[in-house]
Amino acid sequence: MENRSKDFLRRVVEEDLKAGKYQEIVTRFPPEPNGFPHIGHAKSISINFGIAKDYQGRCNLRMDDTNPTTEDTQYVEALKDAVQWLGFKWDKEVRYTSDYFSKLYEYAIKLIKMGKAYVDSLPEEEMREYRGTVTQAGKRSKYANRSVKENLELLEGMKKGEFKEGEHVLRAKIDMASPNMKMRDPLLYRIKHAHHFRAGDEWAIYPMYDFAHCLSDYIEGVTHSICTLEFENNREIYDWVLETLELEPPRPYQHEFARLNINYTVMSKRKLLELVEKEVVSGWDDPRLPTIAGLRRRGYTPESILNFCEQIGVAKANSVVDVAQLEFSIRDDLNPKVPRVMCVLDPLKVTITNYEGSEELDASYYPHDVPKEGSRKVPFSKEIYIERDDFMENPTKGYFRLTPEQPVRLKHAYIISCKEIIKDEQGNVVEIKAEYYPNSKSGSDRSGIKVRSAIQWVEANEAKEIEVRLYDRLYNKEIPEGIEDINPNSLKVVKNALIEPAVITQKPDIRFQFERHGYFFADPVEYSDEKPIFNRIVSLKDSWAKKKKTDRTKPKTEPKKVQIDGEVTPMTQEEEARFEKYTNELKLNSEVANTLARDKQLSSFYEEALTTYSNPVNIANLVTNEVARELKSKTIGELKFKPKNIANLIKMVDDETISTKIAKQVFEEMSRSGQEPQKIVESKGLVQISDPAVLLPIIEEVMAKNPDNVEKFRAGNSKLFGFFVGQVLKATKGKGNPKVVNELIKEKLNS
RNA sequence: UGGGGUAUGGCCAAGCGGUAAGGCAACGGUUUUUGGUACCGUUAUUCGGGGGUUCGAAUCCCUCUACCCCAUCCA
Repeated sequence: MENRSKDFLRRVVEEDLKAGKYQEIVTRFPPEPNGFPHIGHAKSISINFGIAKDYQGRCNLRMDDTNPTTEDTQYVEALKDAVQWLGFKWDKEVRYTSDYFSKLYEYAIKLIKMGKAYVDSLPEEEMREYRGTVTQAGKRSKYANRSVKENLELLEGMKKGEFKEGEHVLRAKIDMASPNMKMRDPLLYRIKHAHHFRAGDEWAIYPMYDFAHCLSDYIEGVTHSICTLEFENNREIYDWVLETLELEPPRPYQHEFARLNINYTVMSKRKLLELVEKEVVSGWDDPRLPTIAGLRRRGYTPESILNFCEQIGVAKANSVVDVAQLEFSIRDDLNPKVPRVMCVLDPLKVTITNYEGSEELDASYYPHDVPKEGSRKVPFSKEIYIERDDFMENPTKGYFRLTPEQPVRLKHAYIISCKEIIKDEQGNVVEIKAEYYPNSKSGSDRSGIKVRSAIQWVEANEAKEIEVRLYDRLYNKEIPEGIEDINPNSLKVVKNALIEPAVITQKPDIRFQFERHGYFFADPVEYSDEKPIFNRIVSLKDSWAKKKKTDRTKPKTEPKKVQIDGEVTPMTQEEEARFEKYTNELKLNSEVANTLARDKQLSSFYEEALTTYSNPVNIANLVTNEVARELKSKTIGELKFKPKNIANLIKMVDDETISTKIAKQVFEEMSRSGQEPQKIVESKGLVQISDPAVLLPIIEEVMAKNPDNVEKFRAGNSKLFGFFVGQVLKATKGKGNPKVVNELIKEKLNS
């Protein structure tokens, strides 16, 4: 964690802290209690609680319960449970948006009094029409100019239930022509004669997300309101509400990240619900589902999920994470923790003809590389079962297990070799007659026999029967579309697997590694001593199975796709004239001339600069690059520097007082402070160093400090040239004349 | 089509003008009484495309392209 780079959210938090914007960081996890949480929620939980933890802040758990028709307490419980299971503690009590209904109502009244909200009575359909489209502006409802008094009375009536659903709504008065659809007078309240699972029947109106969320954040003192990308368009309302209400600072700000997607599964509430309702899965806790309940029943640990969330990172690009990453995180977590036991899923009887009686073998629960103590007794006799595919009559090349010619070690026991194969009428192998080597006992092997593999087994009479549920990915397709993409083999039930008795009688743990199979979990719901049931959490990595199946991954070198350039909008006459002048008279290259000509502000800035100092090309270059950047976020009036400053800056570059690198630095300072470039150079001592006598010792020092890189460079790694230039420039605080430095380094390095 | 976003290896993802981090996956090898683990090594002359600026560009400028989100009285 120490050296890991911070994600963009943490960077924002740190900057805000540094700027003294907040005393303490407060985040929140704000689900709507209308469904079961899934691993996507886990990501959000991990981010919100994780940030609070990292910066000694706090994180609230808030139920965003503003829609009484979809929400329910069972989901509240599931959500609370999920957070706790993942190991987080929310600050104080669980919060509910419904607790703020009265406060929210007060804010609505304030907005009406400010003339910023009105009761609209347009029928639903008409309201939609009035909203316009993405390309066409909407128009305001005629009800928008109701008096404050009338609005107040109407809202009160709505609240009291005097109107039918749909009759009126409260809307913010913002801008029906806004390019952001969300800002076209968004709804603040709607009438709903519904029973709320907490607020009861007190309210006949309920606040909308856009009104309730920002204010709930504010009420709770939240500083960083972190949500997913689809709310980017809502940020403008978030800010509008908080700003318009003129609330006392500090106030929260919204930041968005990309929601989690994983391949071969689905994450949307709608699709998850469909699976449950159509009984494709057994319920919300079906171990194949990416729900927290499902993952948990499957046997995933909270640690593994948290690690997974940390591994995948937080960013703003929509992405689909490979399930292999999730599988890795659970294997990685369980490997050093969990006891190894022997289980045979598909038994093949082996009779050891030269063994008489029985014995109990000592067997450690953990392999040599897991530093944990613990062992059990494993019964052994002449009748045992091994895995059917651990024997092959006609082995393929590279097969390490038992064959007529190849002996194999029974893990924790003896080496055996096959003496006879018994088959039924169909020719299926039903039993192996084998012989064991008495002096090959595990731990005291003096047989000198070399085996290529050790396999698991169980003693025939003592073994316990168990049910094993083998789970695989739910869908066949990486990005599944619907039920038609379901993997028909996502669940395989093995009714009569055999397991060594200690697992059932001693119960050393609830999670195990069934040796050479995978990690398994005693099903928390259906397991009983009479009928033990184990879920496969994840299989072991199996490079043998892979080698058999996939006939070498084909080298998938896709040819680079050719991109077709779209059309560029033609220049106006005025632009054309400027372009001509710039290319012909001032000798600018066409690219620079083009951008300058097309931008009225830039070109007038440029031409004014030319009146101070006439180097059309160099000034144009700086204006089209650096000045253009500043103009992206500011208007020309807001710029701290003037065209003549730019001209003077170029003059200093031209007479080699400063390098272009320094010029950029000076430019930045100029746009911050508005100082004259000469002053900046003077006060900061930025005059460039071109004297080889000064530069050479520095170069030698850099080379002396990086002898390996010098060697690599001389061996042909020419990329490192930039490294040396960079180091030298760093040592001179950027003041070295890069051209001279380049020359000198080239000389030194090649000598 | 207006607005808001996003593009770095097979999948995530750092990077903020000076040597293209890291994890997963894959592929070799060593160790191994798990074809597991661990360890070692290999895998981007290039950052969506094209131009420009610069001694030097994934990073700055211009432009094009692709994908995601927004027109629920859902959140």
